[in-house]
Amino acid sequence: MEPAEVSTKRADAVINRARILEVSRCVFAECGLELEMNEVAARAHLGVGTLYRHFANREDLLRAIVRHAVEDALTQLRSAASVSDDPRAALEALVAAGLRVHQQYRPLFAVIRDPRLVKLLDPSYGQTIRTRFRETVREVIDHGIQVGIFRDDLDAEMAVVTIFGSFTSAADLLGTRYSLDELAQRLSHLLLTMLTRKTEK
Amino acid sequence: MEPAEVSTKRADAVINRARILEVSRCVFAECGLELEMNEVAARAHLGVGTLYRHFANREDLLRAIVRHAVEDALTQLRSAASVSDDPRAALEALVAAGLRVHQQYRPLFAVIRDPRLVKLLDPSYGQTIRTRFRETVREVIDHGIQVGIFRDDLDAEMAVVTIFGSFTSAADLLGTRYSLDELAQRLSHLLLTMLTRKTEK
Amino acid sequence: MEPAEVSTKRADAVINRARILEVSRCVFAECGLELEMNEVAARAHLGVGTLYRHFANREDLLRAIVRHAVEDALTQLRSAASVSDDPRAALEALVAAGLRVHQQYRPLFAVIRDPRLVKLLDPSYGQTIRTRFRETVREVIDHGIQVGIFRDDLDAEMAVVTIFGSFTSAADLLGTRYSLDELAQRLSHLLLTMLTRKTEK
Amino acid sequence: MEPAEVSTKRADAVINRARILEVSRCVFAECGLELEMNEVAARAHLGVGTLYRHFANREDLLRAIVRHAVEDALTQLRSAASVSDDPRAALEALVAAGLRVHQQYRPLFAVIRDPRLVKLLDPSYGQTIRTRFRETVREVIDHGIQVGIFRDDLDAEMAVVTIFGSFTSAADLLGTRYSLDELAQRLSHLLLTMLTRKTEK
DNA sequence: CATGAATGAGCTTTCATTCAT
DNA sequence: TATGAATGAAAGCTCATTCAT
Repeated sequence: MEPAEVSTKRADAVINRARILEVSRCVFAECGLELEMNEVAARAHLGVGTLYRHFANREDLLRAIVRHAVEDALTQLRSAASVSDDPRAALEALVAAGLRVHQQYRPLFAVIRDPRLVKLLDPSYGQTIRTRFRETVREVIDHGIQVGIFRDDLDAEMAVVTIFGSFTSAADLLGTRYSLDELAQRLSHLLLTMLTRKTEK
Repeated sequence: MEPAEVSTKRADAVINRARILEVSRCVFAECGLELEMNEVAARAHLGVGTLYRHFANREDLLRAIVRHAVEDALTQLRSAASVSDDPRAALEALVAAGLRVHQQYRPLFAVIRDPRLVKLLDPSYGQTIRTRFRETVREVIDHGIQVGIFRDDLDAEMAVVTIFGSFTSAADLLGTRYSLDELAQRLSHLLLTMLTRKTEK
Repeated sequence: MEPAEVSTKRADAVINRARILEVSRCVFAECGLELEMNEVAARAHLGVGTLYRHFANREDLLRAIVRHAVEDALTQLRSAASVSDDPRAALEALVAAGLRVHQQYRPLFAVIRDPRLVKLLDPSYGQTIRTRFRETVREVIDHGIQVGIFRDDLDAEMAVVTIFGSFTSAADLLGTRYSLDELAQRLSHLLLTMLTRKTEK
Repeated sequence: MEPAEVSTKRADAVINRARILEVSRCVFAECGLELEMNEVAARAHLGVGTLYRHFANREDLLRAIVRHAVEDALTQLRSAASVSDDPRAALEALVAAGLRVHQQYRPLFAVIRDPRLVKLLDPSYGQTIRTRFRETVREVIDHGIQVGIFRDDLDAEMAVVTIFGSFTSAADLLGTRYSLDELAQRLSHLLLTMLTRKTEK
């Protein structure tokens, strides 16, 4: 009852805000940090003033886009990591999710280290999300080592970082030559091979 | 007389061009794609007009900066890859070089996939350099497998990509917590561990 | 029923109008001509729409503020001027009132000749209030001369203007160094000294 | 010779800067603090960019206008004050100059206390010029009292302020009814009458 | 030929006013 | 009728590029 009350007149406003964010993500995908307020407004069929009613300024809007993407990416990775108790299956899911997320948010990852973007975000925010991203992979690796599936002679922290880098790198260096599924398949296989000892005959 | 004059002029021009490029790289390091023509000109102690004699427009200058960086990075990686016939030593050198290059051209790598930059470059150019970068690592891997040092059950192409990604990822996710040397040490060790079968027996 | 309803509505409207004017005066005191409709509405706990029901536009509201201030200032000056039959006492009261009014409506007096404000007001209105302001002082001067307290060799019209100017000028040039009471005291004394011949003999 | 050297290419720039200032003063006269950069540029037949080459921003330009006006006004008042050793003549000159200056810089005096303008200027600047303005009149008064021409029973500081206020007030309240010369004549006469004792038969 | 003053399109942001709810 | 979300014209400022000197 109560939440329904809150809407009344806000219905359009809520819809508009959603549309702005949606459009913004598209524009961001094309223009990156160059995103222009006029363009977002035009594509959302809204006046610029409306944009500024929902986001105090351009930076605020960019921050909202980044935050949304980061949260969504983390959610996808976490849910993939916990898809199975079997470290092998979990890693496979993680790789697939990693490639998918990377593809989905390519424009964001393309500028994630751009000084202009870094300046936009709380300095601690960067550290926090880096840690949170690492943790999604870390869990799987640690568990795999514990249960004896993955080699125990690995520098886990470094392994996590390497796996993470492989998502970006695979998508980036081979993304134009193979499908996402193929890449996921082959990358999973490679990582599993390297993370496990050679299965001695 | 005439040829002498011409060569004098050319000498000046060449020197100026070199200075512009050098200054541009510094400015790019600080500002990234936000690099401003006026600033480059001022720091090179030249009028903007002179800048435009050497580079028809801003995009041209950016392209030149990128090309230079790419060539230099490739050179460094290639020379590291051929530092030794021992695949292990070569990989170690490659990792060190990879991290170093990444550090050196951090601002460039930060925006290398930025839509604005991509639009600037010939689409085929991107493919070409991706291939060339991959090849630097590929050689070492293939050779290591051939001589039986690296596992032969690996998808070499994927391994290359993974190794490549680990440079960026290590610098990015752990660069604030460990020194470049430490990272190189640990990353080399991890990669060698994963690329070779367990040495037991 | 109907008349009651109408009067209820009118009562509301009257109250609202009063509140708007009151709030507007506060906002004007802070922002001067920079007064913003949204701010007035917000501080009056009304929607902007309601504001526009009472004042067709921003200029109307500003005009109302000015008119109110002018009427109030005139009232205060007039009542001071008629505080006593003794021209000396009347002048003292007038000086005190003049300084007080100036202080009270400082932001208004600060922009009373601003082209933006002048454009807002009927040109004849300016003439009218100038005359009315002059008259408040004029009465006192004329009476003082008549009854032989003030010198009879004065250009009364000019004296009025000089006295008037002294209010603004004293508040403006010395207002930061002396209290209002001190200023009133000294200004009254000066003016009385100058308006009367030396009292010797 | 040397100053000639400095020009070379600057000739137009110097001319342009002068034109900008000149035009700005006109625009300021019409619009006050509402002065618009586009309008100044257009009226100076220059691009906005050129404006911004000479004045970093709108506030800078406004400051330049104010400073120029203040310096000029002070110069005029000072030169009037020292036109003669006879305090009477000096006061007459001062009154004439005061009214003339007021007329000339009416738009500036109209907003001299506007919070927006105050914010623009160094807080100490306001105090400094107030003092410097007062001093122009003060000298004349003090000298007149010393040499026994002006009454010695006056609060000189207050008298100065009153005289100053009379300029503004006369121009403002009577400026539309009498000529500047008439006002100067009558105001001088009034002030001299009030500053001197009645010439006893 | 080098220079740097001039240019102006284009971007962000504000705010009086309107009008659907 | 009251509301406040939406509007968009308009203002300040930037910077790649041009061109007179």
